[in-house]
Amino acid sequence: MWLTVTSPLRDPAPIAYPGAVADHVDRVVAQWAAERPDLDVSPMEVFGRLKRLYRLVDAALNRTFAEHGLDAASFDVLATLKRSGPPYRLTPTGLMQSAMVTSGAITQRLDRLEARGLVTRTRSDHDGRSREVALTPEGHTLIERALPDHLATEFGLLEGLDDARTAALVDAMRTLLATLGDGTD
Amino acid sequence: MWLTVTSPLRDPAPIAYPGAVADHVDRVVAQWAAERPDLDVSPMEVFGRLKRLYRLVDAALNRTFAEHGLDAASFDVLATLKRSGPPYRLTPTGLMQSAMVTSGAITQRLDRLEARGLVTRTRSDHDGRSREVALTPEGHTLIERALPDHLATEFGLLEGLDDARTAALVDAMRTLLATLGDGTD
DNA sequence: CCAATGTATCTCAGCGCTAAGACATCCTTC
DNA sequence: GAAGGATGTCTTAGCGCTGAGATACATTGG
Repeated sequence: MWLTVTSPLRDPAPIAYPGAVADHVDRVVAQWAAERPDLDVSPMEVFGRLKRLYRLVDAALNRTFAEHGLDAASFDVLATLKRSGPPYRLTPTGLMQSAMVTSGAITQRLDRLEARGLVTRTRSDHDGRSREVALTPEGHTLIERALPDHLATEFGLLEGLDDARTAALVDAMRTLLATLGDGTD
Repeated sequence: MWLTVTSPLRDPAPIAYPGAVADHVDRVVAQWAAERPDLDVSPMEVFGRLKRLYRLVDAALNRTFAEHGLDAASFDVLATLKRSGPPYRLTPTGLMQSAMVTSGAITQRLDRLEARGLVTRTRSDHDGRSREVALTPEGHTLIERALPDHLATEFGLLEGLDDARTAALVDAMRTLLATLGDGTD
């Protein structure tokens, strides 16, 4: 198994992507082809780029967050509360599921945000186990200020991608996420 | 700026992606549309999915690494040395650039791998500042064993993505990486 | 009504990473 | 052949997250 060198990921024609320059992942794949020609490493075309893209994007977004005294984790919590709409309240469990992190991570994020006066934590009236996390006016102001800058950064990152490729990227990621069970369980 | 609601990321037709079910990011975008209809949050269609995809993939790959007593960081170093071909030697700087982590992270990764006898670190003959990191026979054996399983996991993750979407995904990520300067500096 | 199980949150040790800087070595320029 | 700067690696404090487990409260079934 996995012994074929042909792959859906690479056009068999000599010029797979007209005008495309060799990138880091191309070199990785070429190295594997030399060292282990019996293995089909074509999935690395996807996952190698996914990893590098994630790291580059993450770094760029964090620079914008830092301008507002935030990091990705704090921004994520404030934005999640904000987009939930009035009364801007969610439980730690809700925040945890949205952020894809453990409960312990949420507890610590909320500790930091609470210490800065950006959120409050109160007992739930209906469930003694649960808490209600709410945006304070300061938290509300901060996320309102940071959000446009964040979006501007994101638009900037997409500048080099034409509309067709952007739509195709979204379509492929949506499909992949669906097959991996995201959003259905 | 960024006040338009139209966007290349969403088909203006009622059904943007025929047959597609609403995923987490769809719900996020819908929430923003309700809370801040004046903002165009369409880049989140890309970056929200990129983040979730990265996390899901990362978790899946780590499960395979763990079966071989590895984690992503250790596998990365061993695989980078392996694919570099004979004599399976690289400098910490080379490993650092490939992995996109800081020099301190590489030092610590090598500390761990060296303690397990999977790599050796020797002084460079040509540059007293530099070290040469080499795979030991044990390291070589381990990466040879883990690599096929790793590729099988990656193939499995791509199972739900047809060839056209896979090629489009690779093409878009390659373009985006190029515009972000990956592989050229 | 109570025991057993499930759920929501918090605690904490340990992990890998970053950022800043130390240190040794190399290179360039005069 | 020094001086000054550049480069390669290592050190360390601090950070956010995970995984395991503790605690408190809720729910279910007999």
